[in-house]
Amino acid sequence: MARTATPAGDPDAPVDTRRDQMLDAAAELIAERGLSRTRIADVAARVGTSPALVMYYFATKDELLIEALRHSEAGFYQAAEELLDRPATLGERLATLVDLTITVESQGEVRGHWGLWFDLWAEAFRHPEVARDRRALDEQWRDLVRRVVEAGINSGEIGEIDVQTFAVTWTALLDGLAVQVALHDEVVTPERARDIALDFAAGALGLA
Amino acid sequence: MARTATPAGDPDAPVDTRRDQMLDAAAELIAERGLSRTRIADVAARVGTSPALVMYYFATKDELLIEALRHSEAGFYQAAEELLDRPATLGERLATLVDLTITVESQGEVRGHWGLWFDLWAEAFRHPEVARDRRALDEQWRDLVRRVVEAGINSGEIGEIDVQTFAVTWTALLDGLAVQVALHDEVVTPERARDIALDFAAGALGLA
DNA sequence: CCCCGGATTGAATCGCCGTTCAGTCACGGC
DNA sequence: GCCGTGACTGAACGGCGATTCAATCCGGGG
Repeated sequence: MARTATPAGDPDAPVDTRRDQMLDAAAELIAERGLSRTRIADVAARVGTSPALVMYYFATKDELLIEALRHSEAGFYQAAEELLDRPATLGERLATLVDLTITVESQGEVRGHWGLWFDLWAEAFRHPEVARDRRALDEQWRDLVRRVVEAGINSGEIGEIDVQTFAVTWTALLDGLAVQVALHDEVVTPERARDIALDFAAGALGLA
Repeated sequence: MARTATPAGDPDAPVDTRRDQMLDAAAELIAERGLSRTRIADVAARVGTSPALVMYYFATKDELLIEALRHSEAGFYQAAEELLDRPATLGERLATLVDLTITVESQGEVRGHWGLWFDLWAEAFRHPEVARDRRALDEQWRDLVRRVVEAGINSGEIGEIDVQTFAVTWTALLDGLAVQVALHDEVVTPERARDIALDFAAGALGLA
């Protein structure tokens, strides 16, 4: 029945398979219009084929959409990891994390992925399976923060602190700020959000 | 929680018009299933009538849903205002605000309104009109926080501080924490979220 | 009593998708 | 060349749900 499995044969060769194109297209569309308003026909159109082919690759619409969410978020974290791989000071890394989170929509590659998060949250709120995924994603994100901070501790840039509490608090703060920015709150401009996030981090970590 | 149609008039029901019943029902349903999965027929059923009557009161489905969102959130803020009306120390009031925000689902009157927020955010992200509403709501919320803090300053409980920045930061933090709690993140338990929120406030405000 | 208008309804209508199906098409292997 | 198979398609099919409509129902004012 299921054709869900990825092309098991080729070990890391063909990256831009039809399936992936569809996942990308779906992710874009979800970000733009939202989960519920994303039709199979739209995805098909964006990839330049017929709805039937989409069904050929994904058993059901839900499967496509959910997998698109996963796909997209995974890409986000991968990008984040790469950005943090290069050497930098703790301060620079924190700034990178902030900029990654508080993205003013549109701009380049890291598309308006906040549209995705909103829908992901709404979905996770009622579907345990999605909720599980989301939790894993967030844990991954907190882990990133933790590692960055620990690196700072080990390098002597800052003293010992409760890394876990900092991670939980700071990521929550970032989420909250990002929501406001994504929703164009006049009071919470991107710059202001950035300042707040960095100030808090500096204060909590005891940075210059 | 409303149940079957109460035939005769409630003794003290002020304005429990059909319209309001529908708005309440719609809000409940949205919280439970989400905007997109809330059908007119569902609302009708919950109020104990036919879909046609719903159309009689609301020109279109969207109108009903959007208005239901407004209706519900307005109720929330009103409840908040009332809670803060009674005399209390700054610390107690802050705790009240936290508890109002970080509600473990179900619980009494202020039902799982987080389901509503997620959908509201998602909707606001793409519809300017809804976004405007939402901004107003949040400004109202920040204002509440501001007034509470200012009361604390005036009463001498704490010293002067940048009230606006505190409000922006703290509400963002609350939102972020509430998201995690609403989504049952294992790392961010309700108690932990509460502690974090109150600790931050205490620190930022210079409270005991 | 009768009439009027608002409230209410059951039964259509109708458009919009998701999904299915019965095939083509292209191509590599034989 | 022929076959098999997997990619791909156009054209249905079917159901779900919003919206419409022509009636009823009912209470109150005249």
